[in-house]
Formats: sequence, C-alpha cells, structure tokens
Amino acid sequence: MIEIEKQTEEKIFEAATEVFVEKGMDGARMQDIASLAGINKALLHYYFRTKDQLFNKVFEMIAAKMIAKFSPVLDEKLSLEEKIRFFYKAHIKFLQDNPRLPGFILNEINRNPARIKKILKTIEFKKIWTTLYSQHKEELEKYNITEKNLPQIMTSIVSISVFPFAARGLLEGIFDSMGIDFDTYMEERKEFAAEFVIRAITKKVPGVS
Amino acid sequence: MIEIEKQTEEKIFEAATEVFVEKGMDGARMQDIASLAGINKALLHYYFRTKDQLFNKVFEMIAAKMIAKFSPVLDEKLSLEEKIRFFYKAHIKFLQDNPRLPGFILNEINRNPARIKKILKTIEFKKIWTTLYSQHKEELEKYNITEKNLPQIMTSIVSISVFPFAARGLLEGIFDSMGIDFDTYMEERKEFAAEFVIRAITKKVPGVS
DNA sequence: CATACCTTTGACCAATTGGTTAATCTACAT
DNA sequence: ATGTAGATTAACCAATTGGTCAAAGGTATG
Repeated sequence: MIEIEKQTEEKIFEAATEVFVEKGMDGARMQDIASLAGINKALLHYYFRTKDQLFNKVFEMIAAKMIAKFSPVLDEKLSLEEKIRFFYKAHIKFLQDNPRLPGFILNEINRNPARIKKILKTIEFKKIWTTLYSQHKEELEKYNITEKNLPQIMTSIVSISVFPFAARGLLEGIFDSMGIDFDTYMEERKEFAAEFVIRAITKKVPGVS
Repeated sequence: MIEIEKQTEEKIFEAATEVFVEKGMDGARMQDIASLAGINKALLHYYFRTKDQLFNKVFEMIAAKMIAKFSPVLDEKLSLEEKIRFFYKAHIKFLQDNPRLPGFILNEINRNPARIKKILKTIEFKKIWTTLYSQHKEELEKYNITEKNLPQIMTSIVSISVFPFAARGLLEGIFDSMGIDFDTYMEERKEFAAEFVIRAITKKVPGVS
C-alpha cells in the first residue's frame, strides 16, 4: 500500500540520517539503521539497494537542506551589515538545531572528496557572487571587499560559525576548565560574530589608530 | 636487537600515523598499516597490542606535536598585533605541511569526545590565558578584549586558519568554478587573516565610520 | 655448541557486517 | 474464496577484519 510504503521509506530515511550523521559512513551499521527504524535489515536493502546508495541519498538530502538555508540571504532586502547580522543569527540557529552536521559534513568531505565535488557542481557560486555584488555595489566600495579578497572574507565568515560546532568536543573540554558553557557561548556568538566581521571589513580610517 | 627494535617500532608508528590520519580510526585497516610498514600484521599486535592502543598512542603524539607548535606564541616577546601575525604565519605553515590534520582531529573529536577530553585535561588553559593577559595587560584595553569575549575571539582566530583545511575538499570544489587556486588562497591567507583579526578587535573610533 | 630470549612469520579463528534468498504475510481485485 | 503483487521476515552467505598462536629465525651469552 502506498501509504504504508511512504511511512516505511520515510522511517528508514530518518533513521539512516540519524545514524549516518552520528557515526559517519564508515562507523554506521546497516543493522543499527534497521533497528532504529524498527524493521528488518533485509527491508533496508529492499528499499535502498546498498549502503552506498542509501548514504548518497541521505547526504544529498542534507546538502540540499543546508543550501536552502543559506540562499535566503541573497533575497533579503537588507544592507550588507544587516545581512551579516541576519546570516549569523539564522545560520547559528540552524546549527544549534543540527549541531552534529558540521562534523559529519566535514568528515565525509575528507573521506570522499569526489562525492561532495559532484554535488557541488550543481551550484553556480559565481552566480551567487555576482548577485551579491550587484546588490551591494556601492557598499562594497565602502569596505575592504574586492573581487580578490572576497574568497578570504566569505570563508572567514563561514569559519566563524561552523568551526565551533565542528570542534565542539574540543571546545567543551577547554571551556570546562574556564567555567564557560558552550550553549551560552554559542548564543552570544550570534551577535559577536556579526560585529567581529563588520569591524574587520570596515575600512581603516587613515591617521586614526 | 635494540637498534632494529627501535627501527621497527618507529616504522610501524609512522605507517600507523599516516594511515590513521588518512582514513580515520574507523576506516583504517591494521593490514594497511602493516603493509605500509613492510611487516607482518601479527607483528603489529606484538608491538601495540590492539588497534585501539595503537590509535591512542598515535593520537596523543599528534596532539602533543600540535600543542608544541602552538605554545611558542606565548614566549615570543612581541606586541599583540605582531603575535597575531606571527601566529597565522607559523600556524598556517604548519597546516600546509600537515594538511590532513585538521580534518582528522575534528573527526576523531566528534567520533570519540571522551578520548580528546582526557588528553585536554593535562593542559591548563586558564594558565595560558593568564599568561597572555599579564603579557599584554595595557594593550588589551586598547582593543575590544575583555575576559568575557576572550573565548569568542580566540575561537574566531583559530577558526580562520583551521577551517579552510578541514573543509578543503569543499572549498576546492567552490574555488574551481571561480578560478581560484587553493594553495594561493592559503598562502595569501597568512597575511589576510592577521589583518582581518587585528581590524576586528580594534576599537571603533566614535564618530568615524 | 647449546641455551635462552626476543623478533618475525604464516596460518588460523571468531566476530562482524553488507548483502541475498526463499518463504511468509497482507491487502486488494476478481 | 482465491489469485496476485508488493511488503516483510528469518535464515543464511561470503568477505572482511581484529586478533591469536605455535613455530621458526636470529643473536648474544656461557
């Protein structure tokens, strides 16, 4: 029956997502996914022939979801500074809801770069950049942003929100001995990161230290 | 013989390091390590009883090596700004020489947080902070740095150099479509990152945009 | 030469794991 | 009722893999 089928496939997919994100492709066990979905292991292979196939679908779905989260920044009618603030608020919130995603994605990228590169081919980054550029032409001149240092700035922006989640286990260890709570730190980071970046890209006024 | 023993153990250790960093704990195969070391698999277990034990020793060695690379920053008699420039130059160079380290470390942290937390317990981060603070007491007031936002700043600094390596596979995919070379990007980042951070922590002068 | 001790090896084992298969079950159409 | 097609399962398989073991090799000592 189509109703039940959807249910089962959905259940499997959700379970697979959870297990893959938690354990990674190598660490994940088909039996664990089956158990979590409350079904037989053979049924897994009935719906998704192989582990590789299942993983690819899960990974593509996650990638699509993340990209969808990013893109609204392009549409918002905001100034550049407002966009940066908006980005960090939205992006960090998303990561708070999916804290294991950064580690998972980065790991799989390193484990199988070919797979991620194939998925990335479908996105036109140059287009995103030109869109952003046309939207903020005048503003960009006010800042240090040129075509040359744009990759530096973009990657720096993303680093600042993604890295703490990827390195969460490490940061928690460090924070422990300093009496800092990771969640509080992350909550404050929404605003800190925005101001940090805005200050960094603001042109230094000559003659004023 | 003690001479040969050292040789063999060394060979195993180097091979293990390479394979573990490349494939991660889960993905690494004892046979691969043995083959790379040019020895029998049984000999692996003769020197390092289990895979877990071998991995732990490798991981601890890497952690120690990284910490050793970090600490000179504390000793240098430099101004804060010079220290930031020195840090990025040295740190990015280290990562250029060991490009797979960030991905490896982050992955293992996420896969087994307990292990890394145990290792971290041996380091007194509070001490590092107080050392830094006493060294730059006057300067820090010139900047936005207080005890409260220090973790934000420190993690931001590290993010900017570590993240690109951890996400290398992804960045290369993006850069491809924009005609950017990762190595060039990374080389330029040594200077960019320093200026970026210095600008970010510099207090805004009121009345001047 | 013999003894003792450490190193090295090939063969082997038990457990895990991705994947298959044949049989059973369920719902629905006739 | 009955046949049919898809959904589900238990049992099973082959390959991989971490780990073991008894035997063999090598080397210094007496």
